[in-house]
Amino acid sequence: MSKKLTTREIDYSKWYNELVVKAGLAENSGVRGCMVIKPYGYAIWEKMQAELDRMFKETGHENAYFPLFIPKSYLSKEAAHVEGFAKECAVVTHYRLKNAEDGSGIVVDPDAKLEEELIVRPTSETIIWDTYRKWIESYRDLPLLINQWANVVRWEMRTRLFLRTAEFLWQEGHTAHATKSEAIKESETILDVYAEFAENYMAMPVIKGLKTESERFAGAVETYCIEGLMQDGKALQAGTSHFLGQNFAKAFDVKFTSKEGKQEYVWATSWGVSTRLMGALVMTHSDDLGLVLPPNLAPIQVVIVPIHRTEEQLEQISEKAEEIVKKLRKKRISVKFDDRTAFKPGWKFAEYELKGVPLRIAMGPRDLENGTVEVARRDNLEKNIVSQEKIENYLEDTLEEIQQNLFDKALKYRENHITEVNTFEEFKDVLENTGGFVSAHWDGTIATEEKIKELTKATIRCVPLNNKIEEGKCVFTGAKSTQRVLFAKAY
RNA sequence: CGGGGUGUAGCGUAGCCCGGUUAUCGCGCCACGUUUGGGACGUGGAGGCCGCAGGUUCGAAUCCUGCCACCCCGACCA
Repeated sequence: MSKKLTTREIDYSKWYNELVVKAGLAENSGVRGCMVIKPYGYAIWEKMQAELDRMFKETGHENAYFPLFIPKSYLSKEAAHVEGFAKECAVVTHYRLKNAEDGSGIVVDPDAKLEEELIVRPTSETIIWDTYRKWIESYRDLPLLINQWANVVRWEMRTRLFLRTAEFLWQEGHTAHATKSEAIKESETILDVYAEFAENYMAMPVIKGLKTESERFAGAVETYCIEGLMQDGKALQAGTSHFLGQNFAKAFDVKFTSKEGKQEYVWATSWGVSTRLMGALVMTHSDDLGLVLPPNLAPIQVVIVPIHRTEEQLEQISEKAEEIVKKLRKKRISVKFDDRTAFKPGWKFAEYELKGVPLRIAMGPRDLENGTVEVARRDNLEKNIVSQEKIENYLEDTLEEIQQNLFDKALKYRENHITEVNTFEEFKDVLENTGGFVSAHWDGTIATEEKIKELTKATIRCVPLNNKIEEGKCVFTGAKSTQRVLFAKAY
């Protein structure tokens, strides 16, 4: 294995691919487009899940689980929805295998054809709304606030670890409400949850916004999103929350009796974030030495590396190290004491840098003498000699500082990469040379959006919420516009 | 799904054009010893159906056909 990563400067996309594999997050599998998430990567995902799950529950949601398979007829009930997903569905057509007559192996048994084909869920709206019809009778059954953690399959042509895989893990929330305003409020509440998670846990600043018609979820009335900005200047949609109106309620006939005794269709939302967040996390903070993980999501927050010549030294160091481990565990800081003698300290340093461990403690004979340790920060690579006295407080504070620093750094980068432009020449220039978001007036038509995409590969990432209303002219057509929108090249 | 490229030990590779002893080298792995404050060194050792399946040939990593996987560039998408 080559020791050095390809640098971001030389080939950003290669850097990403190598990093994900070398840091032990994930690897490609024998199945086209499907990845294996390795223990270290899965540990990060579990931390994401734990936090999001807590936030969902705090906002009144419950978990449930719906089937992986969806009858073909369900999917076609909502016209826009089926059109959005039809091209990327895996379909189960048979339910049995048999030995080939010529002995060449196993073949699909042609006699075992399914009456109705089953779709491997690309998302679960249809099966869920078919179920909700039975669960909802009265306004008393509302709101219905359910989330599920699941895998879904979208048959992608070109895949990349975490960013776009044929199968991925996610959570999908599906809620039903008595009123339109309540449903809209729900999708906004979840958007806030996502933004808070992204910023406080992933240390990734995001812009909250609304999708344009062409980027909207198939079957939604309105799609809210959070958009992050990666270090190469490309935007990444990190989460979406949809106000579905009554589209699915009508398609699946989900009605309730109101207080006034009238039959009404319910109002719906759905929302999700996926393992794509892992890709966002990697591309927001990491550097040419490897991963940089925010302390709030790092599986190992502190690693202790002993430096010793003799067995006795190792024993003495271990004793001190174990004391530190205990103190840190009491503070619920995850710590690993790496006393493996098979690897030299220098090797371990490089390894934990590659894996993005926020803090590294080195402890050697000199430290034993002086009652100190060497503390190295992964985010800015600074090293400090610190007294062992009250070390746990120092580490706790430093972890918080790192979390904040990562966010600040990412925010600064993002702020420096939102550029207002007023001409199409500027638009192309910024896109080409500066990257990031381009804030420009747009005439609101799909045709213009498409034309710009064709010419520049940039799409409208979102119309920011609380956007400033200002008179202007469309950057492309010169037609009247009331506000700026954010364009960017995107993942 | 179109165009291009690549599959040889766990990883990275030489050999392929022009078929011919025992398939090359580095890293990693195992054993022993010396080492240990930024990816240590020495000695010895193990590990391969040369991506898979057919074919041509006395003989295939090498030539031919099909398939599979991965990478890059497009179209599509979270």
